[in-house]
Amino acid sequence: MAKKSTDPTNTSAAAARQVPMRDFSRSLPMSLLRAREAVMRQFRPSLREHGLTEQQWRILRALAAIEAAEVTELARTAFLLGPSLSRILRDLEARNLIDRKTAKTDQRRSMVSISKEGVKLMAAVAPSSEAIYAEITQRFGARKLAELQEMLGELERSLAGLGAGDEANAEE
Amino acid sequence: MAKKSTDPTNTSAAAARQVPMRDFSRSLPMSLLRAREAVMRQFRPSLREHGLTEQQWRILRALAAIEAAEVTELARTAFLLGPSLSRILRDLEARNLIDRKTAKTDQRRSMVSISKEGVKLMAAVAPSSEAIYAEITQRFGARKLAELQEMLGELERSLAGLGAGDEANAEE
DNA sequence: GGGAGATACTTAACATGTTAAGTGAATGCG
DNA sequence: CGCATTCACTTAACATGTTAAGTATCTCCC
Repeated sequence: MAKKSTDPTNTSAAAARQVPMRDFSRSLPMSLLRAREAVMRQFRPSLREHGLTEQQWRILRALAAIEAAEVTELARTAFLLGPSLSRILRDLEARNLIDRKTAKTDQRRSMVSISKEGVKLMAAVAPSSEAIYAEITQRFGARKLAELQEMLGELERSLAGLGAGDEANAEE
Repeated sequence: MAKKSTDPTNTSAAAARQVPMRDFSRSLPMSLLRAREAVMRQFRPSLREHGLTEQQWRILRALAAIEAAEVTELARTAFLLGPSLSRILRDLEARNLIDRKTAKTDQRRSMVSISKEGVKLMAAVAPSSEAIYAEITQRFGARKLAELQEMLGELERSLAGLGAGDEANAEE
């Protein structure tokens, strides 16, 4: 019961490597996950004090920036899936942080906007949020931060339209 | 009902900016989230075909690498919180993909290891997983990928020990 | 050696991620 | 016009993230 036979991960595709598959803790998804967690860990306590989750905060910020939007558009902006957004909007509406009304021209669409209360809440949260972001920027370095963001954007673009399956709406 | 009063986000901390708080879609957390999603989107279909979620796959990989581990250690390696890991291990054990046994010296600890079936499953998934990783590496560029990972690691390190609250177990 | 406190997990409760199905309202087209 | 499709969401169902409690063991120290 010592070694578990020869590494099952030593496939033809991985044969060029010396270790049994990328050290795993150094895989790209893990690196991204850990980096993001390190960042979010800074923000969560502050948000929590104001009774907001990360996603709820994303939605409020998105709404504050675009004045009013359809649910689908908001999902794209806040990078949330429809079902998640649906649930969250229901809660935010119950808390009177947002307003909704169905569009006049198309009863299927509903227009969402931030409410007065929502604006007040944002005003209460924004200062510490900005302070935290500033601290992160200072620690990591503004220049490097910009570089990092650029690379992340490149990565995203380089993978766009891979494994999509439906190439219908590729470029418009 | 036009503009929502003056930007509530225009706080002293943010006063230096021209826009009402960083464009939001360009915030660091969003960049990291989107980049990671772009990457994971490539892997999920393949994992799904084998009946595995991303997290389950992380656990199997971690176990394959370290032979056997306590739950806490595994949580650290696979970067999962205890409760999530607890649930997933219960399921993986029910599917006979892992083995567990309580440690002899300490009844609180349980040692987890990958089972023969688990190894077989890994062998089945690894090829396509490696192929996808290779494709990503090629698209983005191996050199840039290494740079990106380095920066992500730096970011993580630069934020380590910020907002922890309990500095007791800092280095040791 | 016995009880307070620390440990290693597990459960619980609530929120979101993810995929599939459902619903009601527009659209296109014969 | 009428009806099959498409659309914009919402529900449902299951898995994980996140924080707080709970449970069984262990450790330490008097």
